[in-house]
Amino acid sequence: MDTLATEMQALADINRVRILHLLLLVDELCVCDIERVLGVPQARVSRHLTILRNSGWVAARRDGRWMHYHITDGEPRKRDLVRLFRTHWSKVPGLVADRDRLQSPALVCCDTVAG
Amino acid sequence: MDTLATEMQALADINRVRILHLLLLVDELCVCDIERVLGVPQARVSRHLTILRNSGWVAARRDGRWMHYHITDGEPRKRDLVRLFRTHWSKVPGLVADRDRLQSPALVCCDTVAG
DNA sequence: TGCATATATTCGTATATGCGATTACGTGAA
DNA sequence: TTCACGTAATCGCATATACGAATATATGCA
Repeated sequence: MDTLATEMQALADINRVRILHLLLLVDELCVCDIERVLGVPQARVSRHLTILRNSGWVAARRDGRWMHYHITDGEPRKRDLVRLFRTHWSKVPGLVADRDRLQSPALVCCDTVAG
Repeated sequence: MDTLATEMQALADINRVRILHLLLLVDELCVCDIERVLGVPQARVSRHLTILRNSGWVAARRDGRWMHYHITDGEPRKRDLVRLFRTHWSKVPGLVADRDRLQSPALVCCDTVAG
């Protein structure tokens, strides 16, 4: 039950919800992209990404100096749940604004592929 | 976005996850039933129910001295999400044990209808 | 090597959270 | 009214969490 508790606690912060929401929209994002979309300092983004990683929601891939984060696709149970959040969150104003900022051109520095 | 944050924070405690999980299995439960199934003192159950209520996940109905709690069926968006948790949580050992205790006869003091 | 960039971690602090213990509240019955 | 019962709220405390600021780490390039 500890795993479940950790998993749920990871969703208890709005920064992490926003990050997870962004990662539902594209295949992957680097820290600096998330930083710009959220308008939040780098250390904060990095810290929340670490929490999301330790709780199993996201995974990272290193590419030179960049870390690309993506939704964990390992456990189908968790993957299904996180996909369902997309619908649940699709109308929340703050998240819609994030989505707009993400999709506006000239923002992402790394190669991202629309989901 | 504050509403979303509150909503998600409410799921960040294992007591509340366990309670929500129980309420997904039956139409409604009173505090004393939850208390017995979880094996947790009354004040704690009541406090967590208040949090679940303030965040919109559950609602209550008074019946004499008893308060019957049930999943909020107002917002379809939220209702769908909470139903999907049932699948996500269905195999978690601690929750399975709760379910068994709930379904064992002679535990519930009030009238509950299987969902 | 030295430097710039991208990301991660540490530190100190303010606030939030969960808890047991206790008390208060609301209802029904005598 | 008085009592018992079910539930809710308060208090004090210990721990957890999020934060900015600063620093550390890692990689690529000159």
